[in-house]
Amino acid sequence: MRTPDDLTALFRANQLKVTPQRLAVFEALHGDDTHPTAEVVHARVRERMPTVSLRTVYQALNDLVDLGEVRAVSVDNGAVRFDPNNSGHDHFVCRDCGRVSDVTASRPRLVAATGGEVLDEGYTVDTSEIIFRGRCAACNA
Amino acid sequence: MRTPDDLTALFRANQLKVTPQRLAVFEALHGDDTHPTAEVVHARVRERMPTVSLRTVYQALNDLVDLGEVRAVSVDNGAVRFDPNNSGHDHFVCRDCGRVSDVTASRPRLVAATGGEVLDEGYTVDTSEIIFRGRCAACNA
DNA sequence: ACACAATCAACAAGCTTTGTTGACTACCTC
DNA sequence: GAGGTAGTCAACAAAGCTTGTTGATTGTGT
Ligand SMILES: [Mn+2]
Ligand SMILES: [Mn+2]
Ligand SMILES: [Zn+2]
Ligand SMILES: [Zn+2]
Repeated sequence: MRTPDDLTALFRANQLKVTPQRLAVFEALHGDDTHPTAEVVHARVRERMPTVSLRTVYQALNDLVDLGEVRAVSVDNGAVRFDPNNSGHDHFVCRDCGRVSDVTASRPRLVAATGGEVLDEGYTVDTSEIIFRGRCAACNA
Repeated sequence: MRTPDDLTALFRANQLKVTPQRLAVFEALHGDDTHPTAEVVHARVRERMPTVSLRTVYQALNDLVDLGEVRAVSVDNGAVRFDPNNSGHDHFVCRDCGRVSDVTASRPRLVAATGGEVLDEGYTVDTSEIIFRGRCAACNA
């Protein structure tokens, strides 16, 4: 995700108005590597702007996702987590505390379809996400 | 997932009764590689037993997951999909039709934590799941 | 200054999954 | 075979997350 200033320009270029609420979401997410849910972002924003609604936070987050600035990460089937780090990286999820950490992994190679049919040229692979699961250092101690 | 016969023995060994409803879920899932949701399994079961409730299907599926016979696959944040194939494999999700296909991929190696802190010995990695996204052959044609 | 996008509050509703309750059924064990 | 108990059913309710709505108000961009 770019800086709040750059996002301001980007939003305007896409006919999206830059409101104080949206700016607060930009700032709440900027440099964050904890993969917060919308609720968490909402709480963070409300510390400075107590009247912002959860609905508005969802809208700003969805705009950021639509613009490709933020990744929506589904790590379980609870709430979606939002990730302002859009450089290629993967995730480690702790079974105990649920914390999601950024990790770097070797790119997997898709070898073949398993179901009998061979993976033919017709397939197009755009992206690959890896989720490692286990126990983090804090929970292992 | 084992055969319905083996599952019968397994369920009994775990003090779980083998009812016709559970047997129908076993059979609906046996050899299936389409990663159906609970709703889909329910519909399939009701073709033969019209009175089975969705609640009962969820219970049977959760029992199978708890026993490690079925994998619960979260590929987006819609409904969970159930996978009777518990041999190590990964998944390809078509952006267009949503179909989930089994694939084989090279095991990724976790290289390092990204956040600055080095991935130390304290971490324990149990499993890794890979999701490839793109377009399947049918949707590319 | 103006048009119109965005926000707010306050709910409602969709979707998936689980909980509940009371009556009834049938599986497993002895 | 009989009995204890787990399972099932119907029929809802409810939790949790996300999106929709509505009407009034604010404020952004040009
Ligand atoms: Mn991340
Ligand atoms: Mn599979
Ligand atoms: Zn942990
Ligand atoms: Zn497709």
